Amino acid sequence: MTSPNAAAQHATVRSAPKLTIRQTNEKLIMAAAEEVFAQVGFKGATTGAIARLAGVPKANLHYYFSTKAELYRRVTEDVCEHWLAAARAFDETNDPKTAIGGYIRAKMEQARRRPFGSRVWAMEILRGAPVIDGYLHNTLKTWFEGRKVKLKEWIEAGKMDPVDPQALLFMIWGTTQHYADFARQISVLNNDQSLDDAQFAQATDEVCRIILSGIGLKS
Amino acid sequence: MTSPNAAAQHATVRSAPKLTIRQTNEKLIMAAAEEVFAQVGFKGATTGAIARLAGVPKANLHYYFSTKAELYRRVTEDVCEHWLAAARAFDETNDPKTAIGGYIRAKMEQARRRPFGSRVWAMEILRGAPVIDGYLHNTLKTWFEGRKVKLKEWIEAGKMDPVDPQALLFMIWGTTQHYADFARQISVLNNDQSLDDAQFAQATDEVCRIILSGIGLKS
DNA sequence: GTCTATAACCGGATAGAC
DNA sequence: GTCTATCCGGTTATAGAC
Repeated sequence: MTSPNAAAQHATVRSAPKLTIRQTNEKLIMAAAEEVFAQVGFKGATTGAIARLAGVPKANLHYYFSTKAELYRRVTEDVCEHWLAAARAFDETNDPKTAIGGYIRAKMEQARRRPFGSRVWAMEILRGAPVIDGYLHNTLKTWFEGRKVKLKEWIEAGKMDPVDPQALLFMIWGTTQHYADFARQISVLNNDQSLDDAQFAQATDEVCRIILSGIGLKS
Repeated sequence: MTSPNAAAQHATVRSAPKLTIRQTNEKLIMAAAEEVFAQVGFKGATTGAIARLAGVPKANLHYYFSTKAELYRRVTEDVCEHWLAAARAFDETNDPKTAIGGYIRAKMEQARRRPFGSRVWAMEILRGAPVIDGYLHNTLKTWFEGRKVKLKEWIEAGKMDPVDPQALLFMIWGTTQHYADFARQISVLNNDQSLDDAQFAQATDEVCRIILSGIGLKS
């Protein structure tokens, strides 16, 4: 796969201190792509629209990302990475109330701060996840099984009610992501105004309270 | 626009007892459209693919539905109607546990039986709901406000915990629809098998149990 | 590394015979 | 009411000058 001295071939890479033009432009294009993909889907997005929003010529986009599909793949994978990072709050304690509550809050925070990413993810799953299929089978599945084990241990130790760990995790995902994915519907039902910070904080508290109380972890 | 005796011209229409060719073909095309739209989105769907799945020539589809957008609108509105019908279980009692539990079960049943419809709806909201905007503002908003009032009454009567009605409804929507919209992800995490009837029934029970218990309506 | 011009292709919609 | 053949507009991707 690699030559014996592959590492030596690119010794200069290690010392590159600031962002290259390439890195800057790729970030710019990916941010624009995340927004456009979220708004009109994969097929609905045109490379022209993404390039315009990013402020670069269309041919320039194709210089950095050979095809629209590859750009989409890069965006989706980047969303996945941040998703997992938010999930780590789950592991930092052995107290289920702190762990689950912290996880819910982290997911709500993510829904608030990166709604476009959540929507790209949702659309990808809705389509049957053709692009991130491998990721689902590997990274996500592993994480999921690990969490299920942990929840079962807490249940067996009597620290929380005996609920189906799977149903609990799906409820957390469905509820938290709903605030990003269905934001338009929520805004219409909120008198045509997006939830403000106070309303979102209250929603977060309520979600925590209902779920924690629902699994026997009353405040 | 019409001649004075336009009605007399088609006196036979009134007496047509069984489904006309038109009605039959429209049903066929709409069912195919629901599936294709759910799988590849509005822009990704081609009238050719819809026609092929429906078993009619493409030009025939355009004979019944002048444009792809109109076909999409018809499909989405039809989904909405069934959505509301499922919601009526909410109103048939004054006992919150029966009402909310029944509503959750009806929503889960809908997610199970008509996943494509749920996904078309989800995609439409994800895109910002350009087509069903009016429906959201009128029908859904009215229903939503009515339910909020009812929940508040139950809370004031001490029949359930004082939770934010909005957060509760969003949790029910997000959780139940997750089983239709994220079915692919769920199936991957379930060892590449869709939930079978028993698993789905158990999930329904768990969702009911956690939510009802979370708002002070323990079994 | 940037950008204009263009090639190659595809999908929605229709014309018009049956 | 059905269907084949076709037009037209729009999109991806690239060629090639700067």
